[in-house]
Amino acid sequence: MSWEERLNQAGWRVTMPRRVVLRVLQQARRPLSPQEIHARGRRIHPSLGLVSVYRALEVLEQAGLVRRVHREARCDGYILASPGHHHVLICRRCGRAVEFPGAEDLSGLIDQVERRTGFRVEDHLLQLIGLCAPCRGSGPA
Amino acid sequence: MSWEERLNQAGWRVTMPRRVVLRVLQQARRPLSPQEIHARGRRIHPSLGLVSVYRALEVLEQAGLVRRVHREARCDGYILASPGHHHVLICRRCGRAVEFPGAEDLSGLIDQVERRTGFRVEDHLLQLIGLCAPCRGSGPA
DNA sequence: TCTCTTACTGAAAAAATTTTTCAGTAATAT
DNA sequence: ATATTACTGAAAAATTTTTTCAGTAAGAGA
Ligand SMILES: [Zn+2]
Ligand SMILES: [Zn+2]
Ligand SMILES: [Zn+2]
Ligand SMILES: [Zn+2]
Repeated sequence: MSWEERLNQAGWRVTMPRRVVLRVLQQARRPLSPQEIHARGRRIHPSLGLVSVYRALEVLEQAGLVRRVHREARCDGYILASPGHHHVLICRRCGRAVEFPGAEDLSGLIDQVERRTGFRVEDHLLQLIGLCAPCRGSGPA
Repeated sequence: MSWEERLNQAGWRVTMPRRVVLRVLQQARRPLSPQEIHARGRRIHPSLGLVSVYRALEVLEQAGLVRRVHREARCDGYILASPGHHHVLICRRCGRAVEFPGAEDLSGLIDQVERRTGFRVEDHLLQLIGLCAPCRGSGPA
């Protein structure tokens, strides 16, 4: 099922700002802020408004098509999301973000935490930070 | 070693805003935003400025005394940090945040990711979201 | 293909957050 | 005590995010 169909099925329309935001993120090599998406989006479609970028990101995130990236400094970065639950691995040098699956790998840890704290764990946020292969190769970090 | 000594040793001074911010977070039952910390801090020390809250949080976070909490909505929450690496478990109903250790539990997953992606993982961010025991008990979520 | 309905749009204004500037203050060392 | 300078609050500036609103266009149905 295409993303257009997924949006429609969820009751949302396929509109220009949503198309443009997705296309910008497809072409991006690192997480982009709403402002950055807006700037790049205008090169594709000059009438694109910043407000629509915010609104598009909100919808696309709910639809699971876009994923927010949390970082030490700013937490306003977005990347394209693969379907289903994924984690994110970010290069601290070039900013490249890679998704990886692995919800199951946390089940042992989650069981342990549930037993010790009495919480019932429902969701989680996991991000790994490091150096990608190219960045590891090129000179001292 | 007290937190005052830790600050001094790192070259920072022990000042009123830093004291107040820590005290507010000690008394808090959930992560607080800079604005909330400022409001509560003023009840302790009315001359406390908002700018100093921002600056205090920055220093205290660097010193490892305070921890930032990332959430779906806003990522501007802070809690008191236990010494060393911890993860955070947050109740989606009452907002209560609990720290828990467990860096080692991720080593298997991290090894796997490193092998598959070529990244060298240096750090990570892990937060669990769920329901605490009291909130699980009291009525339908 | 031509309506109709209304989700959606961009721009402007408003609100909220965060950073910068600066003259004065107070924490630490001597 | 005195000196040094990291640090302070307030105001201003910059930036980000939300709200409002009149108009537009996506998708459904004829
Ligand atoms: Zn890299
Ligand atoms: Zn965040
Ligand atoms: Zn709770
Ligand atoms: Zn950890």
